[in-house]
Amino acid sequence: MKKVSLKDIAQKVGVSTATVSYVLSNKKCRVGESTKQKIREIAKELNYQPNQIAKSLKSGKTFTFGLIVADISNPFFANIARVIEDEAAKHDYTVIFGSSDESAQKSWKLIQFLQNRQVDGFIIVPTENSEEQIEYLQKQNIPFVLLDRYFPQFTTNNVVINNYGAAFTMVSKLVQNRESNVGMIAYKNSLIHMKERIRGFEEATKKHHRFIEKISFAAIDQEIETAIENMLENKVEALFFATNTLAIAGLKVLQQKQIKIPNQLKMASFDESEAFDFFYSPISFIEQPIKNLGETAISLLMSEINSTQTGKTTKVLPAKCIERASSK
Amino acid sequence: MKKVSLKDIAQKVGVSTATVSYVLSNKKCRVGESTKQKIREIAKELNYQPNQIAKSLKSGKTFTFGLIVADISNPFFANIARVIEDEAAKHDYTVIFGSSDESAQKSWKLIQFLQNRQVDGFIIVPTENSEEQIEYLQKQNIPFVLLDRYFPQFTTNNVVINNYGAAFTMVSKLVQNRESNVGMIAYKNSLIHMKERIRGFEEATKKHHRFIEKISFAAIDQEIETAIENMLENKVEALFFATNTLAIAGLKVLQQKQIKIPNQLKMASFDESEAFDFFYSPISFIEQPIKNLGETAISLLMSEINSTQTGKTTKVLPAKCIERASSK
DNA sequence: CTGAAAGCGCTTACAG
DNA sequence: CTGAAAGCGCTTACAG
Repeated sequence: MKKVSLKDIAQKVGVSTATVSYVLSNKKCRVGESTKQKIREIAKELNYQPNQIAKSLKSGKTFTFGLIVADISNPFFANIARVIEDEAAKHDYTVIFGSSDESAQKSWKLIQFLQNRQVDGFIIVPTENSEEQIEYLQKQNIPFVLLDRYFPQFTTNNVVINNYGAAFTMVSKLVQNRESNVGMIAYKNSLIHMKERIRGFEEATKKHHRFIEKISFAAIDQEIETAIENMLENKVEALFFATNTLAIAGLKVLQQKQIKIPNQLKMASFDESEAFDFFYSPISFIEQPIKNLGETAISLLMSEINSTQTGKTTKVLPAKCIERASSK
Repeated sequence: MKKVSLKDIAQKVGVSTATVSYVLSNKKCRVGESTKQKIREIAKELNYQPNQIAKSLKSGKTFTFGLIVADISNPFFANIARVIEDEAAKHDYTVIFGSSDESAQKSWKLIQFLQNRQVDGFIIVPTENSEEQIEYLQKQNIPFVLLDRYFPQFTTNNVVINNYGAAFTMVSKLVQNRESNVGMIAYKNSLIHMKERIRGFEEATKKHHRFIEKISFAAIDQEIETAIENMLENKVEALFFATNTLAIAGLKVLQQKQIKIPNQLKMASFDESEAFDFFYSPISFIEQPIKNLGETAISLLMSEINSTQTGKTTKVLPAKCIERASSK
């Protein structure tokens, strides 16, 4: 069954494709009512589906966004993706996604891939060392919004949270009983969001003995064990994890080593995880406003695309500290 | 900065767009070496990016798949999506995704949306009452693969697991100590995967007093509490959850009611969840072969698209029961 | 009120 | 070895 095109309808009705196009796209009514009726009827009968590709070629718009996240299988990004999907749909946009695995190279490839597919705009969780990609997009005048992280040296649309503030507040609460040795496990990553989380930790632990371990994203499982062991050796009494992935990996090691939380070690994490609720000692975490993040990103992107804004905007959303009373 | 097209290169080099097209797409070398060189050089210099939309219009291929899952923010589907993304990329395909929320109506809308965008094929986790959508795709001759569930009355490409077998094995283990009252919490859903899970449960509990509660997907939080209360009232000693989402929701209620697992109630679940590892009593679950599911789906879809297979294939993959020794 | 024609950016069969 | 031309399925300015 071949796809039916405007031409098929035009032939059947006995008018030009132009007329059909006008009617079906509801342009100013330059067409007689009876012709209109007939065209609509036949279109329905043949189950006409406009070819969006042809439309796109003509209009230069694809009504498609490219979404580049670090890893779609990470719950944080999967949840963001869901919000973005729903918001995009409200504007009749579809979303093509890709995972960068925090690799600038993969991110480059994705951007080119998606650009060739003529996406109307990007929402990007940028990786380390992807500055030239951002400059490229700027030069190409392609609308985009950076999410979760950004590069302070560039003027771009950014949607982020107050990483410093959230980390500071959470860690302050974590160490309020004045544990003397405190630790943080972070990613080996120079991006602003990580730096800010670390800065928040440091600011909140000025009077403590601090230990910071940095793990590389590509080798979490191998490196986290050593990191935890170092923490234990240093008699760390309170431990802050920079992301949920790190916290989960860390918890597994701690569990294996039969460290009692919070008796032997207090802990808190950035980002949430379903697992935190079910741990024998509920774990405090920083809740990111995922819905708000996604909505804001799409809203910025839409105004960029429709040129309803001039200049770029950075939105900093608040994050919430969810404190859990440790049972026992 | 306008996008550069074949024409721009052609003009700059002083040849026709046809020649440029031939060179850049590496067609049989009908072009002189020196011209070739020059064209490649200029293309690079101008950073030529082929317009995939124009290519698609000509070729009728978009190198894009449509992926329709129940909910991309559900870890099971997010993980599947990741595998599918990677596999698709190996064939130079991109993935557009959409979430149906188990609603046939949303699924319809997504299919039309994606069809208009001329996706080359679909991977679909079908919803209840979506039979006509499947028939529609068949009639349109659009390549597609059903994932996770399927309709036995249709001859389609299906990639599923042995739901009956996995449920039977797991429940058999769960009730081996001959608890007399056993329960299952499932979705109110007539799809084959759910039926098969229930059938597995029933087959394994022939000699028990059985209680089955069915929850509607759209109102889990409201209905799960009553369901659990009914189970407790019926003095159920072992409880099987049909999915991880149900298990997590159920666990929350059980925790709230301070029911001790497994002392007061033994439990097991279909699908995994990070939370299961961290619960004070590690929870047994059925692990789906997610990587294999995604790979198989793409592989089937690719052979359908390339017409390297005639007829349709149903792949049934094995699932694994992960048993956890309950710590006390 | 309606049609013929050009054009979006490619590819490719055809002609030279 | 290379160019002119048609065509993929639309839209829209132009002409009648």
